[in-house]
Amino acid sequence: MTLNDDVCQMVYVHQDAVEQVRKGMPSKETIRDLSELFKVLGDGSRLRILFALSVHELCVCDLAALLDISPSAASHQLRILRASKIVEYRKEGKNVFYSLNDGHVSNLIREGAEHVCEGREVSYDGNIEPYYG
Amino acid sequence: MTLNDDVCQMVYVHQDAVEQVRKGMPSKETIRDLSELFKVLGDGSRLRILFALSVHELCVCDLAALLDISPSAASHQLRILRASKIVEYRKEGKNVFYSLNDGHVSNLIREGAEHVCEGREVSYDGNIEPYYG
DNA sequence: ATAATATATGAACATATATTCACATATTAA
DNA sequence: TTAATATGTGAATATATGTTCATATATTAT
Repeated sequence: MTLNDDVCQMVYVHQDAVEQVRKGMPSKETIRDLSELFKVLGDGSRLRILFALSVHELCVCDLAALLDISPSAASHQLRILRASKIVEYRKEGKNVFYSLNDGHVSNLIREGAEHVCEGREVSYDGNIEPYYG
Repeated sequence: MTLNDDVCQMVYVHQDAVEQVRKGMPSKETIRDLSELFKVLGDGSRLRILFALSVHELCVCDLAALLDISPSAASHQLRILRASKIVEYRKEGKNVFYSLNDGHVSNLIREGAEHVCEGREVSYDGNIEPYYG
């Protein structure tokens, strides 16, 4: 298939740029995994869970109470975060304590927060030592 | 409202942790904006548009051809990216050229790509000089 | 054993989202 | 002007997603 075969007639104007871009494009797998990662981060409840866990490990019902959502809702979100390998957990009696898997996602969130908070007071205290399980 | 008032009875065990976490939680506005940012990044078509624009500015129909989507679909996604201030555009005759607004999002994507590509070959050549409009 | 508590799960519902299609707008050329 | 091209937009559809509810499982206490 050639580019712009039946869409744009002016392709020869931008063909060099398009070819340069084509070479730099990530694989389908990278796009798929990356969009899934951002999709997981693109939910307020999950983001708050991750901010919380970046400070201290917490059990499901503490998270539910902290975020003012039902334990069931928290569990559903934690399941998604587990499937994405973003959080890990340990069992202790009746409780299940969740924590961040590593610092990658924490960095992403902090960098994103800096972006959206530009020119605005940031209530998130980035000085707290990140917690990993 | 007190924490865990009718959900968990064992809250006193973890109350210190919960209180510590509460103080570090971002504001509602930060959570809302950040989740929206990640939501915008959580789509394969938009991610590919951003990867492409990080290499070179492109017009709508070049993007459509490159990504094998309709110009209409590309325009819809670009509208979302414009609304999020992630891309900007300049008009030149019948064409509208889009480019990245700044390096923040490019950094986010690169960092995310490194995360998902761990232990896998990365086809995206990060050495290409990023393009900003 | 039964009861109580913490967490997990499946179904159902409501909402959100991406794409397609048809059409509107804008710019240029003839 | 009209015709052609590039882009934008609104409606409609199909799919995806988050939450709630009911229920199941697991662990501890009695």
